[in-house]
Amino acid sequence: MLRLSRKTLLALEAVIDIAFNARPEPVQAKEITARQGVPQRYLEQVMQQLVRAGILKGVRGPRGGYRLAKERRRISVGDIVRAAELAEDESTEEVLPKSELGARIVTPFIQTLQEELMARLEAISVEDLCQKARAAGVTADDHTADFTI
Amino acid sequence: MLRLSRKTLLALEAVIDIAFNARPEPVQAKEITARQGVPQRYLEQVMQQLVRAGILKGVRGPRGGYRLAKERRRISVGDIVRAAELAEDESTEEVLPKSELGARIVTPFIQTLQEELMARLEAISVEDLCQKARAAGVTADDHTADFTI
DNA sequence: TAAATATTCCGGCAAACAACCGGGATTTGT
DNA sequence: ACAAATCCCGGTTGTTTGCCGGAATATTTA
Repeated sequence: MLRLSRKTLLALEAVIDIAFNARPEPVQAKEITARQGVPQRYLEQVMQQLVRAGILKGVRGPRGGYRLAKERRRISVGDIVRAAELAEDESTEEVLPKSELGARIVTPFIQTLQEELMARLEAISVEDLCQKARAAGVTADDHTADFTI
Repeated sequence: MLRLSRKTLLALEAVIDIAFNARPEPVQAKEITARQGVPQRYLEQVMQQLVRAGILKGVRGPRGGYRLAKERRRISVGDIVRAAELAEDESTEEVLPKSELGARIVTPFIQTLQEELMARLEAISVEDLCQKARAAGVTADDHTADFTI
């Protein structure tokens, strides 16, 4: 019932990737596709949505790429999920049930659940996830390591 | 992000409808489609899944219909949701990310969320929702009332 | 016993959606 | 000027969702 689309997954991985592998220079979409193993043409669309949502900041031209638009701790998982699913369910006309039971009981119930979930997502920041990654011993993928034996 | 399919919504409404408008005789699919305003051919499929999941019990023949297979308090919302979404995501191979960040951080995180949500759904019974309906002043749709002026 | 009435089982189909690709336009560093 | 990156926009493909119809089965009733 908690179905995150591939796009949302991508958005999450991308932002965390950028946050975790942050350097002075911005991170390019190419690097992310290499690390995450996803079609880059699709990734770009997701990145675009994240930029428009004010989560990432795109840097054009050679040596360009993406960096976080604000501090890690100020970006919540909820922000990312909302940004990723914005294009999907816009113009999604809610099929509201006509029955009294549906309209006054199950719909509000679902609504409440949704709000609880969202609150849960807002409470977790990218910084939290990065710390968890560091604690789990995930290594930052410094691409200069590619030139060592 | 919490996307309940129309089928799941239908399943919820149907079970609560049956529980709330329970009489000695079973409730027919026809009545539910009338109250909920949904295509009955589609409703039947959902009912079928609920029967196979052991939530409803189908009674064939004239004067047939559906009734709950167990007590209201022993049927949780989680049971219903799981039954409705069973056919959907069977054979849905999880697209697991190849990156370390994806596999060790975001996937477990999502998993945890899912489990929390499910636990939340398991904790709420059909009886709870019926009580809420009664408290909200929802009237049981006794169809014998159709013959009064 | 026959007919009527309900669920049950089966296959299929069309619209909607998710995932993805391609052609450029735009910005920017060298 | 050129190359490298993001940005923008539209189209395509495959899967899923919602829904329909025919027929089989069980059960009540006349």
